Amino acid sequence: MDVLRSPIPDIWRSHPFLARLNHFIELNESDIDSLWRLIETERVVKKRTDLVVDGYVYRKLCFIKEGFATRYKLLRNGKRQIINVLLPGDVIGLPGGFLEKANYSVIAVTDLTLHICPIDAYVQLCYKRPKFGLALSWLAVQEAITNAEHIINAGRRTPTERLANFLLETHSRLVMVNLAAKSSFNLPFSQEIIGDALGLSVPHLNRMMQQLRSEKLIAGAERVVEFIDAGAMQTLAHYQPQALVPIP
Amino acid sequence: MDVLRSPIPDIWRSHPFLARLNHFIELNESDIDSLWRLIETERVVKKRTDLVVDGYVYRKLCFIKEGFATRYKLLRNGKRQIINVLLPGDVIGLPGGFLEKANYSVIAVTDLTLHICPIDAYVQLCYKRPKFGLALSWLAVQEAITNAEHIINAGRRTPTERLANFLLETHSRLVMVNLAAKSSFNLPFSQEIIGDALGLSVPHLNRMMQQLRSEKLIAGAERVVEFIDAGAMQTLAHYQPQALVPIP
DNA sequence: CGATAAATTGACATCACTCAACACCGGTGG
DNA sequence: CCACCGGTGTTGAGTGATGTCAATTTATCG
Repeated sequence: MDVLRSPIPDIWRSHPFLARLNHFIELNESDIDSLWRLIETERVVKKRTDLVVDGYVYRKLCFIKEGFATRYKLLRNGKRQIINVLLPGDVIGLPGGFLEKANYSVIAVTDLTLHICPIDAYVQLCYKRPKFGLALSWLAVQEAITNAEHIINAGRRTPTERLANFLLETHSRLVMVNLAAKSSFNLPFSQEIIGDALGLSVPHLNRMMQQLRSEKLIAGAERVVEFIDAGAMQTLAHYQPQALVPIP
Repeated sequence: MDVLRSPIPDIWRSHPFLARLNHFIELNESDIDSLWRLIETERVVKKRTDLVVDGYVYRKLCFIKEGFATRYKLLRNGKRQIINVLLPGDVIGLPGGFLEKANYSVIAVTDLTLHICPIDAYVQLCYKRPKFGLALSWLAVQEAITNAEHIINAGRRTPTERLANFLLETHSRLVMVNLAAKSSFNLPFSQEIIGDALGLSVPHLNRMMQQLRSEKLIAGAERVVEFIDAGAMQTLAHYQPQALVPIP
Protein backbone atom coordinates (compact mmCIF):
# COMPACT_ATOMS: atom_id res chain seq x y z
CA MET A 1 0.00 0.00 0.00
CA ASP A 2 1.27 3.38 -0.94
CA VAL A 3 0.53 5.73 1.93
CA LEU A 4 1.47 8.68 -0.23
CA ARG A 5 -1.08 8.03 -2.94
CA SER A 6 -3.30 10.96 -3.69
CA PRO A 7 -6.89 10.67 -2.51
CA ILE A 8 -9.68 10.53 -5.05
CA PRO A 9 -10.55 14.16 -5.83
CA ASP A 10 -14.11 15.40 -5.93
CA ILE A 11 -13.86 16.28 -9.58
CA TRP A 12 -13.50 12.56 -10.26
CA ARG A 13 -16.05 11.34 -7.77
CA SER A 14 -18.71 13.49 -9.38
CA HIS A 15 -17.59 12.69 -12.90
CA PRO A 16 -20.43 12.14 -15.39
CA PHE A 17 -18.53 9.16 -16.74
CA LEU A 18 -18.91 7.45 -13.38
CA ALA A 19 -22.57 8.44 -13.38
CA ARG A 20 -22.95 6.63 -16.69
CA LEU A 21 -21.12 3.54 -15.49
CA ASN A 22 -23.32 3.47 -12.42
CA HIS A 23 -26.28 2.60 -14.59
CA PHE A 24 -24.95 -0.87 -15.24
CA ILE A 25 -22.11 -1.60 -12.86
CA GLU A 26 -21.39 -1.22 -9.18
CA LEU A 27 -18.07 0.36 -8.35
CA ASN A 28 -16.55 0.29 -4.90
CA GLU A 29 -14.00 2.76 -3.52
CA SER A 30 -11.11 0.70 -4.73
CA ASP A 31 -12.52 0.46 -8.26
CA ILE A 32 -13.02 4.21 -8.45
CA ASP A 33 -9.55 4.70 -7.16
CA SER A 34 -7.95 2.38 -9.69
CA LEU A 35 -9.78 4.16 -12.50
CA TRP A 36 -8.59 7.49 -11.18
CA ARG A 37 -5.00 6.26 -11.19
CA LEU A 38 -5.21 5.65 -14.93
CA ILE A 39 -5.82 9.31 -15.59
CA GLU A 40 -2.75 10.82 -17.14
CA THR A 41 -3.91 14.41 -17.31
CA GLU A 42 -6.88 16.66 -17.01
CA ARG A 43 -7.09 18.93 -19.98
CA VAL A 44 -9.22 21.89 -20.99
CA VAL A 45 -9.53 22.48 -24.72
CA LYS A 46 -11.03 25.39 -26.58
CA LYS A 47 -14.05 25.00 -28.80
CA ARG A 48 -13.32 23.98 -32.40
CA THR A 49 -10.20 22.07 -31.37
CA ASP A 50 -9.67 18.85 -33.32
CA LEU A 51 -9.34 16.00 -30.86
CA VAL A 52 -9.20 13.01 -33.18
CA VAL A 53 -8.31 13.30 -36.86
CA ASP A 54 -9.50 10.85 -39.50
CA GLY A 55 -6.53 8.86 -40.77
CA TYR A 56 -4.21 9.39 -37.81
CA VAL A 57 -3.24 7.14 -34.96
CA TYR A 58 -5.05 7.79 -31.69
CA ARG A 59 -4.44 5.63 -28.63
CA LYS A 60 -6.25 7.27 -25.79
CA LEU A 61 -9.53 7.31 -23.98
CA CYS A 62 -10.82 10.74 -22.96
CA PHE A 63 -13.70 10.96 -20.53
CA ILE A 64 -15.67 14.13 -21.07
CA LYS A 65 -16.21 15.99 -17.83
CA GLU A 66 -17.80 19.09 -19.31
CA GLY A 67 -18.73 20.35 -22.71
CA PHE A 68 -19.85 18.96 -26.06
CA ALA A 69 -18.23 17.50 -29.15
CA THR A 70 -19.11 15.67 -32.37
CA ARG A 71 -17.69 12.59 -34.04
CA TYR A 72 -17.90 12.99 -37.79
CA LYS A 73 -16.59 12.11 -41.19
CA LEU A 74 -15.85 14.49 -44.03
CA LEU A 75 -16.52 13.18 -47.53
CA ARG A 76 -14.86 13.94 -50.84
CA ASN A 77 -17.61 16.31 -51.94
CA GLY A 78 -17.31 18.36 -48.77
CA LYS A 79 -20.39 16.92 -47.15
CA ARG A 80 -20.13 16.00 -43.52
CA GLN A 81 -21.89 13.24 -41.65
CA ILE A 82 -21.97 13.41 -37.91
CA ILE A 83 -21.92 9.89 -36.48
CA ASN A 84 -22.79 10.95 -32.99
CA VAL A 85 -22.81 13.93 -30.69
CA LEU A 86 -20.65 13.56 -27.59
CA LEU A 87 -21.96 14.69 -24.22
CA PRO A 88 -20.43 14.81 -20.75
CA GLY A 89 -19.74 11.25 -19.63
CA ASP A 90 -19.05 10.07 -23.16
CA VAL A 91 -15.74 8.63 -24.22
CA ILE A 92 -13.59 10.07 -26.97
CA GLY A 93 -11.43 7.38 -28.53
CA LEU A 94 -14.19 4.81 -28.64
CA PRO A 95 -14.00 3.51 -31.36
CA GLY A 96 -11.08 5.53 -32.79
CA GLY A 97 -8.53 4.23 -30.32
CA PHE A 98 -9.17 0.63 -31.31
CA LEU A 99 -8.25 1.11 -34.94
CA GLU A 100 -4.78 1.22 -36.46
CA LYS A 101 -5.76 4.64 -37.68
CA ALA A 102 -8.87 6.51 -36.63
CA ASN A 103 -11.68 6.34 -39.17
CA TYR A 104 -13.48 9.41 -37.92
CA SER A 105 -12.68 12.83 -36.58
CA VAL A 106 -13.79 14.37 -33.31
CA ILE A 107 -14.03 18.11 -32.82
CA ALA A 108 -14.96 20.17 -29.78
CA VAL A 109 -18.21 22.07 -30.18
CA THR A 110 -17.82 24.00 -26.94
CA ASP A 111 -14.91 24.35 -24.55
CA LEU A 112 -14.23 20.93 -23.11
CA THR A 113 -12.84 19.51 -19.88
CA LEU A 114 -11.36 16.05 -20.34
CA HIS A 115 -9.71 13.33 -18.32
CA ILE A 116 -7.27 11.41 -20.43
CA CYS A 117 -6.02 7.88 -20.05
CA PRO A 118 -3.85 5.78 -22.39
CA ILE A 119 -5.74 2.86 -23.87
CA ASP A 120 -3.00 0.40 -22.94
CA ALA A 121 -3.27 1.37 -19.29
CA TYR A 122 -7.00 0.73 -19.39
CA VAL A 123 -6.49 -2.66 -21.00
CA GLN A 124 -3.92 -3.58 -18.36
CA LEU A 125 -6.46 -2.73 -15.72
CA CYS A 126 -8.94 -5.05 -17.46
CA TYR A 127 -6.56 -7.97 -16.95
CA LYS A 128 -6.32 -7.15 -13.24
CA ARG A 129 -9.98 -6.34 -12.72
CA PRO A 130 -12.13 -8.11 -15.28
CA LYS A 131 -15.17 -6.00 -14.46
CA PHE A 132 -13.57 -3.13 -16.34
CA GLY A 133 -13.30 -5.27 -19.44
CA LEU A 134 -17.01 -5.90 -19.13
CA ALA A 135 -17.66 -2.21 -18.51
CA LEU A 136 -15.83 -1.44 -21.73
CA SER A 137 -17.94 -4.01 -23.56
CA TRP A 138 -21.09 -2.45 -22.22
CA LEU A 139 -19.96 1.02 -23.28
CA ALA A 140 -19.12 -0.24 -26.74
CA VAL A 141 -22.45 -2.01 -27.01
CA GLN A 142 -24.16 1.21 -26.02
CA GLU A 143 -22.25 2.95 -28.77
CA ALA A 144 -23.33 0.30 -31.25
CA ILE A 145 -26.97 0.70 -30.24
CA THR A 146 -26.88 4.47 -30.49
CA ASN A 147 -25.35 4.12 -33.93
CA ALA A 148 -27.98 1.59 -34.95
CA GLU A 149 -30.66 4.09 -34.04
CA HIS A 150 -28.93 6.67 -36.21
CA ILE A 151 -28.93 4.26 -39.14
CA ILE A 152 -32.67 3.94 -38.83
CA ASN A 153 -32.96 7.71 -38.63
CA ALA A 154 -31.02 8.43 -41.75
CA GLY A 155 -32.27 5.42 -43.66
CA ARG A 156 -36.00 5.21 -43.18
CA ARG A 157 -37.45 7.87 -40.94
CA THR A 158 -39.04 11.04 -42.25
CA PRO A 159 -37.36 14.32 -41.39
CA THR A 160 -39.74 15.13 -38.51
CA GLU A 161 -39.37 11.64 -37.12
CA ARG A 162 -35.60 11.96 -37.24
CA LEU A 163 -35.63 15.25 -35.48
CA ALA A 164 -38.04 14.04 -32.81
CA ASN A 165 -35.83 11.03 -32.27
CA PHE A 166 -32.72 13.13 -32.01
CA LEU A 167 -34.28 15.41 -29.44
CA LEU A 168 -35.55 12.55 -27.32
CA GLU A 169 -32.25 10.70 -27.49
CA THR A 170 -30.22 13.75 -26.58
CA HIS A 171 -32.55 14.57 -23.73
CA SER A 172 -32.39 11.08 -22.30
CA ARG A 173 -28.61 11.00 -22.52
CA LEU A 174 -28.42 14.32 -20.71
CA VAL A 175 -30.79 13.12 -18.01
CA MET A 176 -28.55 10.09 -17.57
CA VAL A 177 -25.75 12.38 -16.40
CA ASN A 178 -28.00 14.79 -14.51
CA LEU A 179 -27.76 17.59 -17.02
CA ALA A 180 -31.40 17.97 -17.97
CA ALA A 181 -34.72 18.43 -16.26
CA LYS A 182 -37.46 15.87 -16.62
CA SER A 183 -39.01 17.26 -19.76
CA SER A 184 -36.84 20.04 -21.07
CA PHE A 185 -33.23 20.78 -21.83
CA ASN A 186 -30.77 23.17 -23.33
CA LEU A 187 -29.84 22.19 -26.83
CA PRO A 188 -26.11 22.73 -27.13
CA PHE A 189 -25.96 22.23 -30.90
CA SER A 190 -26.53 24.52 -33.86
CA GLN A 191 -28.95 23.57 -36.60
CA GLU A 192 -26.00 22.94 -38.87
CA ILE A 193 -24.77 20.27 -36.50
CA ILE A 194 -28.17 18.69 -36.09
CA GLY A 195 -28.65 18.73 -39.84
CA ASP A 196 -25.35 16.96 -40.40
CA ALA A 197 -26.24 14.43 -37.72
CA LEU A 198 -29.58 13.63 -39.35
CA GLY A 199 -28.56 13.87 -42.99
CA LEU A 200 -30.74 16.92 -43.62
CA SER A 201 -30.04 20.35 -45.07
CA VAL A 202 -30.16 23.29 -42.69
CA PRO A 203 -33.18 24.97 -44.30
CA HIS A 204 -35.15 21.78 -44.22
CA LEU A 205 -34.19 21.03 -40.65
CA ASN A 206 -35.28 24.51 -39.72
CA ARG A 207 -38.71 23.92 -41.26
CA MET A 208 -39.09 20.61 -39.47
CA MET A 209 -38.24 22.32 -36.20
CA GLN A 210 -41.00 24.80 -36.85
CA GLN A 211 -43.36 22.00 -37.68
CA LEU A 212 -42.77 20.29 -34.33
CA ARG A 213 -43.43 23.60 -32.63
CA SER A 214 -46.56 24.35 -34.63
CA GLU A 215 -47.91 20.88 -33.91
CA LYS A 216 -47.45 21.64 -30.22
CA LEU A 217 -45.08 18.78 -29.66
CA ILE A 218 -42.31 20.97 -28.38
CA ALA A 219 -41.97 24.53 -27.15
CA GLY A 220 -39.17 26.75 -25.96
CA ALA A 221 -37.00 29.51 -27.26
CA GLU A 222 -34.14 28.94 -29.62
CA ARG A 223 -31.79 26.31 -28.21
CA VAL A 224 -34.26 25.34 -25.52
CA VAL A 225 -36.50 22.34 -25.94
CA GLU A 226 -39.52 21.59 -23.79
CA PHE A 227 -41.51 18.48 -24.47
CA ILE A 228 -45.19 19.37 -24.36
CA ASP A 229 -46.49 15.96 -25.29
CA ALA A 230 -43.69 13.53 -24.63
CA GLY A 231 -45.89 10.56 -25.46
CA ALA A 232 -46.78 11.85 -28.90
CA MET A 233 -43.14 12.66 -29.52
CA GLN A 234 -42.10 9.13 -28.63
CA THR A 235 -44.72 7.67 -30.90
CA LEU A 236 -43.75 9.93 -33.74
CA ALA A 237 -40.08 9.10 -33.30
CA HIS A 238 -40.56 5.35 -32.75
CA TYR A 239 -38.57 6.03 -29.62
CA GLN A 240 -37.66 3.15 -27.32
CA PRO A 241 -35.63 4.09 -24.26
CA GLN A 242 -32.33 2.30 -24.24
CA ALA A 243 -32.32 0.03 -21.19
CA LEU A 244 -29.06 -1.84 -20.78
CA VAL A 245 -29.07 -4.82 -18.43
CA PRO A 246 -26.71 -4.50 -15.48
CA ILE A 247 -23.53 -6.53 -15.72
CA PRO A 248 -24.17 -9.86 -13.97
CA MET B 1 -9.39 -32.08 -14.24
CA ASP B 2 -12.23 -33.94 -15.82
CA VAL B 3 -10.78 -36.80 -17.81
CA LEU B 4 -14.15 -37.45 -19.39
CA ARG B 5 -14.52 -34.03 -20.92
CA SER B 6 -15.27 -34.10 -24.60
CA PRO B 7 -12.44 -33.06 -26.90
CA ILE B 8 -12.83 -29.95 -29.01
CA PRO B 9 -14.63 -31.03 -32.17
CA ASP B 10 -13.47 -29.99 -35.63
CA ILE B 11 -16.65 -28.10 -36.29
CA TRP B 12 -15.62 -25.72 -33.51
CA ARG B 13 -11.93 -25.55 -34.36
CA SER B 14 -12.75 -24.41 -37.87
CA HIS B 15 -15.50 -22.06 -36.74
CA PRO B 16 -15.62 -18.73 -38.57
CA PHE B 17 -16.16 -17.01 -35.23
CA LEU B 18 -12.74 -18.19 -34.12
CA ALA B 19 -11.35 -17.04 -37.46
CA ARG B 20 -12.70 -13.57 -36.69
CA LEU B 21 -11.31 -13.52 -33.17
CA ASN B 22 -7.93 -14.57 -34.52
CA HIS B 23 -7.60 -11.21 -36.21
CA PHE B 24 -7.14 -9.44 -32.91
CA ILE B 25 -6.50 -11.99 -30.19
CA GLU B 26 -4.38 -15.08 -29.70
CA LEU B 27 -6.22 -18.07 -28.31
CA ASN B 28 -4.44 -21.11 -26.93
CA GLU B 29 -5.88 -24.62 -26.70
CA SER B 30 -7.26 -24.00 -23.28
CA ASP B 31 -9.00 -20.78 -24.36
CA ILE B 32 -10.62 -22.51 -27.31
CA ASP B 33 -11.67 -25.29 -25.04
CA SER B 34 -13.26 -23.02 -22.47
CA LEU B 35 -15.19 -21.23 -25.19
CA TRP B 36 -16.40 -24.55 -26.52
CA ARG B 37 -17.64 -25.52 -23.09
CA LEU B 38 -19.96 -22.52 -23.08
CA ILE B 39 -21.85 -23.82 -26.07
CA GLU B 40 -25.22 -25.03 -24.97
CA THR B 41 -26.45 -26.38 -28.29
CA GLU B 42 -25.78 -26.46 -31.96
CA ARG B 43 -28.90 -25.59 -33.88
CA VAL B 44 -29.93 -25.54 -37.51
CA VAL B 45 -32.74 -23.18 -38.37
CA LYS B 46 -34.69 -22.82 -41.59
CA LYS B 47 -34.60 -19.67 -43.65
CA ARG B 48 -37.08 -16.97 -42.63
CA THR B 49 -37.01 -18.06 -39.01
CA ASP B 50 -37.19 -15.18 -36.54
CA LEU B 51 -34.24 -15.43 -34.17
CA VAL B 52 -34.60 -12.24 -32.18
CA VAL B 53 -37.85 -10.29 -31.97
CA ASP B 54 -38.02 -6.55 -31.31
CA GLY B 55 -39.51 -5.97 -27.88
CA TYR B 56 -38.79 -9.37 -26.37
CA VAL B 57 -36.15 -10.52 -23.95
CA TYR B 58 -33.19 -12.27 -25.50
CA ARG B 59 -30.28 -13.44 -23.38
CA LYS B 60 -28.06 -15.49 -25.63
CA LEU B 61 -25.11 -15.21 -27.91
CA CYS B 62 -25.32 -17.22 -31.14
CA PHE B 63 -22.21 -17.67 -33.21
CA ILE B 64 -23.07 -18.13 -36.86
CA LYS B 65 -21.33 -21.15 -38.32
CA GLU B 66 -23.04 -21.12 -41.70
CA GLY B 67 -25.63 -19.06 -43.46
CA PHE B 68 -26.84 -15.47 -43.53
CA ALA B 69 -29.21 -13.29 -41.56
CA THR B 70 -30.23 -9.65 -41.13
CA ARG B 71 -30.72 -7.44 -38.10
CA TYR B 72 -33.51 -4.98 -38.76
CA LYS B 73 -36.22 -2.77 -37.41
CA LEU B 74 -39.77 -2.50 -38.70
CA LEU B 75 -41.36 0.95 -38.50
CA ARG B 76 -44.95 2.00 -38.04
CA ASN B 77 -45.45 2.75 -41.73
CA GLY B 78 -44.29 -0.72 -42.73
CA LYS B 79 -40.88 0.41 -43.86
CA ARG B 80 -37.95 -1.69 -42.79
CA GLN B 81 -34.41 -0.60 -42.06
CA ILE B 82 -31.75 -3.24 -42.00
CA ILE B 83 -29.10 -2.29 -39.46
CA ASN B 84 -26.60 -4.87 -40.60
CA VAL B 85 -26.33 -8.10 -42.51
CA LEU B 86 -25.00 -11.02 -40.50
CA LEU B 87 -22.43 -13.37 -42.00
CA PRO B 88 -20.74 -16.53 -40.74
CA GLY B 89 -18.62 -15.64 -37.74
CA ASP B 90 -20.98 -12.86 -36.66
CA VAL B 91 -22.75 -12.90 -33.34
CA ILE B 92 -26.51 -12.82 -32.94
CA GLY B 93 -27.47 -11.25 -29.64
CA LEU B 94 -24.94 -8.45 -29.87
CA PRO B 95 -26.41 -5.96 -29.02
CA GLY B 96 -29.87 -7.46 -28.38
CA GLY B 97 -28.75 -9.61 -25.47
CA PHE B 98 -27.46 -6.64 -23.53
CA LEU B 99 -30.79 -4.83 -23.43
CA GLU B 100 -33.69 -5.47 -21.10
CA LYS B 101 -35.69 -6.08 -24.25
CA ALA B 102 -34.22 -6.40 -27.70
CA ASN B 103 -34.54 -3.24 -29.78
CA TYR B 104 -34.18 -4.97 -33.11
CA SER B 105 -35.20 -8.18 -34.79
CA VAL B 106 -33.01 -10.76 -36.45
CA ILE B 107 -34.28 -13.07 -39.16
CA ALA B 108 -32.56 -15.87 -41.05
CA VAL B 109 -32.11 -15.14 -44.74
CA THR B 110 -30.87 -18.63 -45.58
CA ASP B 111 -30.77 -21.81 -43.55
CA LEU B 112 -28.47 -21.21 -40.62
CA THR B 113 -26.17 -23.29 -38.42
CA LEU B 114 -25.64 -21.74 -34.99
CA HIS B 115 -23.74 -22.38 -31.82
CA ILE B 116 -25.60 -21.00 -28.87
CA CYS B 117 -24.29 -19.87 -25.51
CA PRO B 118 -26.12 -18.11 -22.66
CA ILE B 119 -24.86 -14.59 -22.11
CA ASP B 120 -24.45 -15.13 -18.38
CA ALA B 121 -22.11 -18.05 -19.00
CA TYR B 122 -20.00 -15.89 -21.29
CA VAL B 123 -19.83 -13.13 -18.69
CA GLN B 124 -18.80 -15.61 -16.01
CA LEU B 125 -15.98 -16.71 -18.28
CA CYS B 126 -14.91 -13.08 -18.57
CA TYR B 127 -14.38 -12.90 -14.82
CA LYS B 128 -12.20 -16.01 -14.97
CA ARG B 129 -10.36 -15.12 -18.14
CA PRO B 130 -10.29 -11.37 -18.65
CA LYS B 131 -9.13 -11.70 -22.24
CA PHE B 132 -12.65 -12.75 -23.18
CA GLY B 133 -14.03 -9.57 -21.74
CA LEU B 134 -11.62 -7.69 -23.95
CA ALA B 135 -12.56 -9.86 -26.91
CA LEU B 136 -16.19 -8.94 -26.34
CA SER B 137 -15.25 -5.27 -26.21
CA TRP B 138 -13.41 -5.58 -29.49
CA LEU B 139 -16.38 -7.32 -31.10
CA ALA B 140 -18.73 -4.62 -29.85
CA VAL B 141 -16.39 -1.90 -31.07
CA GLN B 142 -16.31 -3.58 -34.46
CA GLU B 143 -20.09 -3.56 -34.45
CA ALA B 144 -20.11 0.13 -33.57
CA ILE B 145 -17.71 0.91 -36.41
CA THR B 146 -19.70 -1.06 -38.96
CA ASN B 147 -22.79 0.79 -37.82
CA ALA B 148 -21.03 4.13 -38.07
CA GLU B 149 -20.17 3.36 -41.66
CA HIS B 150 -23.83 2.61 -42.32
CA ILE B 151 -24.83 5.96 -40.85
CA ILE B 152 -22.56 7.68 -43.32
CA ASN B 153 -24.02 5.58 -46.10
CA ALA B 154 -27.61 6.41 -45.40
CA GLY B 155 -26.95 9.98 -44.37
CA ARG B 156 -24.62 11.50 -46.88
CA ARG B 157 -23.51 9.15 -49.60
CA THR B 158 -25.15 9.04 -53.02
CA PRO B 159 -26.91 5.84 -54.00
CA THR B 160 -24.00 4.52 -56.09
CA GLU B 161 -21.56 5.33 -53.35
CA ARG B 162 -23.68 3.48 -50.83
CA LEU B 163 -23.93 0.45 -53.00
CA ALA B 164 -20.22 0.42 -53.74
CA ASN B 165 -19.53 0.70 -50.05
CA PHE B 166 -21.91 -2.12 -49.22
CA LEU B 167 -20.32 -4.43 -51.76
CA LEU B 168 -16.80 -3.68 -50.57
CA GLU B 169 -17.73 -4.09 -46.93
CA THR B 170 -19.53 -7.36 -47.49
CA HIS B 171 -16.66 -8.68 -49.56
CA SER B 172 -14.07 -7.79 -46.96
CA ARG B 173 -16.11 -9.35 -44.19
CA LEU B 174 -16.46 -12.54 -46.21
CA VAL B 175 -12.73 -12.61 -46.92
CA MET B 176 -12.11 -12.28 -43.19
CA VAL B 177 -13.78 -15.66 -42.65
CA ASN B 178 -12.40 -17.25 -45.82
CA LEU B 179 -15.63 -17.22 -47.74
CA ALA B 180 -14.65 -15.06 -50.69
CA ALA B 181 -11.94 -14.93 -53.31
CA LYS B 182 -9.62 -11.98 -53.57
CA SER B 183 -11.77 -9.89 -55.86
CA SER B 184 -15.11 -11.56 -56.26
CA PHE B 185 -17.84 -13.13 -54.19
CA ASN B 186 -21.31 -14.57 -54.15
CA LEU B 187 -23.85 -12.06 -53.04
CA PRO B 188 -26.21 -13.90 -50.72
CA PHE B 189 -28.78 -11.11 -50.51
CA SER B 190 -31.70 -10.09 -52.68
CA GLN B 191 -32.02 -6.56 -53.97
CA GLU B 192 -34.87 -6.02 -51.55
CA ILE B 193 -32.53 -6.72 -48.66
CA ILE B 194 -29.76 -4.54 -50.01
CA GLY B 195 -32.24 -1.76 -50.63
CA ASP B 196 -33.50 -1.93 -47.06
CA ALA B 197 -29.93 -1.94 -45.79
CA LEU B 198 -29.05 1.17 -47.76
CA GLY B 199 -32.30 3.05 -47.41
CA LEU B 200 -33.11 2.80 -51.13
CA SER B 201 -36.12 1.55 -53.05
CA VAL B 202 -35.71 -1.67 -55.03
CA PRO B 203 -36.15 -0.07 -58.46
CA HIS B 204 -33.58 2.57 -57.69
CA LEU B 205 -31.13 0.10 -56.26
CA ASN B 206 -31.54 -1.97 -59.38
CA ARG B 207 -30.65 1.02 -61.54
CA MET B 208 -27.60 1.82 -59.44
CA MET B 209 -26.46 -1.77 -59.80
CA GLN B 210 -26.71 -1.42 -63.55
CA GLN B 211 -24.80 1.81 -63.39
CA LEU B 212 -21.87 0.20 -61.58
CA ARG B 213 -21.84 -2.50 -64.22
CA SER B 214 -22.06 -0.08 -67.12
CA GLU B 215 -19.22 1.98 -65.69
CA LYS B 216 -17.12 -1.18 -65.63
CA LEU B 217 -16.59 -1.08 -61.91
CA ILE B 218 -18.08 -4.48 -61.32
CA ALA B 219 -19.04 -7.46 -63.44
CA GLY B 220 -20.66 -10.81 -62.84
CA ALA B 221 -23.98 -12.52 -63.29
CA GLU B 222 -26.89 -11.97 -60.98
CA ARG B 223 -25.82 -12.53 -57.38
CA VAL B 224 -22.16 -12.65 -58.32
CA VAL B 225 -19.91 -9.64 -57.90
CA GLU B 226 -16.47 -9.28 -59.45
CA PHE B 227 -14.49 -6.16 -58.79
CA ILE B 228 -12.97 -5.01 -62.07
CA ASP B 229 -11.38 -1.86 -60.74
CA ALA B 230 -11.18 -2.26 -56.98
CA GLY B 231 -9.28 0.99 -56.59
CA ALA B 232 -11.94 3.03 -58.34
CA MET B 233 -14.61 1.32 -56.28
CA GLN B 234 -12.83 2.19 -53.05
CA THR B 235 -12.47 5.80 -54.11
CA LEU B 236 -16.08 6.02 -55.14
CA ALA B 237 -17.21 4.46 -51.87
CA HIS B 238 -14.84 6.40 -49.60
CA TYR B 239 -13.87 2.94 -48.45
CA GLN B 240 -11.34 2.54 -45.65
CA PRO B 241 -10.58 -1.04 -44.64
CA GLN B 242 -11.40 -1.61 -40.99
CA ALA B 243 -8.12 -2.43 -39.26
CA LEU B 244 -8.61 -3.22 -35.58
CA VAL B 245 -5.59 -3.06 -33.31
CA PRO B 246 -4.74 -6.41 -31.71
CA ILE B 247 -5.56 -6.63 -28.02
CA PRO B 248 -2.41 -5.70 -26.09
C1' DC C 1 -21.29 49.21 -31.74
C1' DG C 2 -19.42 46.52 -35.35
C1' DA C 3 -18.46 41.91 -36.90
C1' DT C 4 -19.24 37.20 -37.20
C1' DA C 5 -22.11 33.18 -36.59
C1' DA C 6 -26.65 31.31 -36.55
C1' DA C 7 -31.48 31.11 -37.80
C1' DT C 8 -35.06 31.99 -41.10
C1' DT C 9 -37.46 32.54 -45.46
C1' DG C 10 -38.48 31.93 -50.46
C1' DA C 11 -38.00 30.21 -55.33
C1' DC C 12 -36.73 26.51 -57.97
C1' DA C 13 -34.81 22.18 -59.83
C1' DT C 14 -34.09 17.38 -59.36
C1' DC C 15 -33.34 13.06 -57.48
C1' DA C 16 -35.33 9.16 -55.87
C1' DC C 17 -39.80 7.26 -54.50
C1' DT C 18 -44.26 5.24 -55.77
C1' DC C 19 -46.98 2.52 -58.50
C1' DA C 20 -47.62 -0.66 -62.00
C1' DA C 21 -46.50 -3.91 -65.44
C1' DC C 22 -43.73 -7.44 -67.08
C1' DA C 23 -39.93 -11.08 -67.46
C1' DC C 24 -37.73 -14.83 -65.52
C1' DC C 25 -36.75 -18.87 -62.72
C1' DG C 26 -37.36 -22.98 -59.92
C1' DG C 27 -40.44 -25.71 -57.62
C1' DT C 28 -44.79 -28.11 -56.98
C1' DG C 29 -48.85 -30.41 -57.82
C1' DG C 30 -52.43 -31.85 -61.03
C1' DC D 1 -45.75 -32.77 -69.09
C1' DC D 2 -47.60 -28.59 -68.26
C1' DA D 3 -49.93 -24.93 -65.54
C1' DC D 4 -49.46 -22.36 -61.81
C1' DC D 5 -47.21 -19.75 -58.21
C1' DG D 6 -44.14 -17.09 -55.24
C1' DG D 7 -40.04 -14.89 -55.22
C1' DT D 8 -36.93 -12.05 -57.65
C1' DG D 9 -35.19 -8.92 -61.01
C1' DT D 10 -36.19 -5.24 -64.60
C1' DT D 11 -38.37 -1.32 -66.87
C1' DG D 12 -41.24 2.90 -67.41
C1' DA D 13 -43.98 7.16 -66.22
C1' DG D 14 -45.22 10.62 -63.07
C1' DT D 15 -44.74 13.27 -58.85
C1' DG D 16 -43.50 15.17 -54.59
C1' DA D 17 -40.26 15.77 -51.10
C1' DT D 18 -35.99 17.66 -50.18
C1' DG D 19 -31.68 19.80 -51.58
C1' DT D 20 -29.53 24.06 -53.53
C1' DC D 21 -28.84 28.73 -53.74
C1' DA D 22 -29.40 33.23 -52.25
C1' DA D 23 -31.20 36.91 -49.48
C1' DT D 24 -32.62 38.61 -44.96
C1' DT D 25 -33.14 38.75 -40.13
C1' DT D 26 -31.63 37.78 -35.62
C1' DA D 27 -28.34 36.57 -32.03
C1' DT D 28 -23.75 36.57 -30.00
C1' DC D 29 -19.43 38.16 -28.85
C1' DG D 30 -15.64 40.99 -28.71
